[in-house]
Amino acid sequence: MARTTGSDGGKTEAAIRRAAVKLIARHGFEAVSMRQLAGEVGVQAAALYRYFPNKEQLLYSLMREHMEGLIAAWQAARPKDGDPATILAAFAANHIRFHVERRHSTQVSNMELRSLGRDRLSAILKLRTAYEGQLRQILRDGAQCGVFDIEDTALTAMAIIQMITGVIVWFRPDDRLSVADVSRKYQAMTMRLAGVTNETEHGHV
Amino acid sequence: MARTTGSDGGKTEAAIRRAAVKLIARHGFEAVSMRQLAGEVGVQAAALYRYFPNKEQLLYSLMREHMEGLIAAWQAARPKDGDPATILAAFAANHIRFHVERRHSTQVSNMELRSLGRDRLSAILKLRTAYEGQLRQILRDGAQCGVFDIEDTALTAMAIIQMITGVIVWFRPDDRLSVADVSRKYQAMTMRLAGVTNETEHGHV
DNA sequence: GAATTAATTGAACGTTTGTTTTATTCCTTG
DNA sequence: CAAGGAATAAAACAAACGTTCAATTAATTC
Repeated sequence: MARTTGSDGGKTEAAIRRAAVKLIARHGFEAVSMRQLAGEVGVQAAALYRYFPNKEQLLYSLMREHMEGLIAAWQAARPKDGDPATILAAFAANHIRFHVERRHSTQVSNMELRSLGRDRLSAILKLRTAYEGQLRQILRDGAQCGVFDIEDTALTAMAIIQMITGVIVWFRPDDRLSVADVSRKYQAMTMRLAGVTNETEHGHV
Repeated sequence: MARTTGSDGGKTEAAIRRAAVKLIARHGFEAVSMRQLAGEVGVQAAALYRYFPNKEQLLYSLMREHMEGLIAAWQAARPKDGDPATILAAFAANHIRFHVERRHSTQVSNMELRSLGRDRLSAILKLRTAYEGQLRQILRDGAQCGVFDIEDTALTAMAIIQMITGVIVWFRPDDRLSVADVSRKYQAMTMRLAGVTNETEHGHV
């Protein structure tokens, strides 16, 4: 009827996040009820409201965590120096690794934006735009110094992002391909889109 | 209280389809209620059940229409003969035009698959696989006769499809770019992914 | 112009939804 | 071992959900 033995706020919140990402990725945000989520966590629905004020803020929190993690991962992985081709290869490698490792939360962040209210939506989009801006800058740098051959920088950036994010749609580890295999092949295709002349040498991250 | 003047089953069904695609694309399948849809059509919710036995079959019908239209469009647009590079350019052009023209129904078909039941899901996936198989075959043909330079055919096919489908995420006509501009640039990037040596000449569809 | 069919309404069904409130128990600190 | 805050359960709320049914009117057929 009340607090259960061994209950701990920190663990419960983490369990809620984990279960929410998994359920929302599978069924979609609107299709997952608070009771269903609570059941997955092993708790009553009312307990969820101790950690998140409502359903939408829970979604927002998951997305924010994902986007901030992605940006932080890139800041940590970005080579301090190196030519644009090397940096671009690192960008692709980091992006693929991050998204393959967090397939569920990627799906949530990419597909459930429409369930956010106006302000929260634009907050997430701001993070996304900042991340995409990193790629655009790399492409501009490389085009300027002649390492890349690019007709339209903004368009090529979108094409690359969509291509390398799309890996989570079909790829399942333990397939005929390992994560490293896929990452290497996608890096090579990224180089092609950037118009890198010397295809060898770069990356292998 | 009953049948309204000028009512016509054919027109009503078309209006339901149109409104459903629009609303589902914007809010997601689960978030759209039958009453909301009926309101958009200008009809009572009960009237919807004259045309579709339930909500899920309505979704299935929309997706099926989309996928069959896509396959039919490609069969009509496919060049009777020509080298693989020309055929590939035509594939990309057709895909982009079709998806840009039907942004809403593309969004529905790509994002709402999880709301389908087992059998209906696999029916749609079968159509999708058939369509993707067309692209894989083009890539195989071109690789075999030396027009393309491709490391992994299946993976390249997925990359191309995701790249050119992704156009609907960001592209809005009447932007700085026309549909023809975008189509041409995406065709060129498709050629790069296929490893076409002679970049000029092909396509301009 | 009567009989029949097609199209739609309005009300109702039982569930389920997100959320709030109140009470109860565990855990920690002194 | 007492006190107080943290964590949860249980019950309740109105609103909204997908769907069904009987009644009613418009169009079509004979």
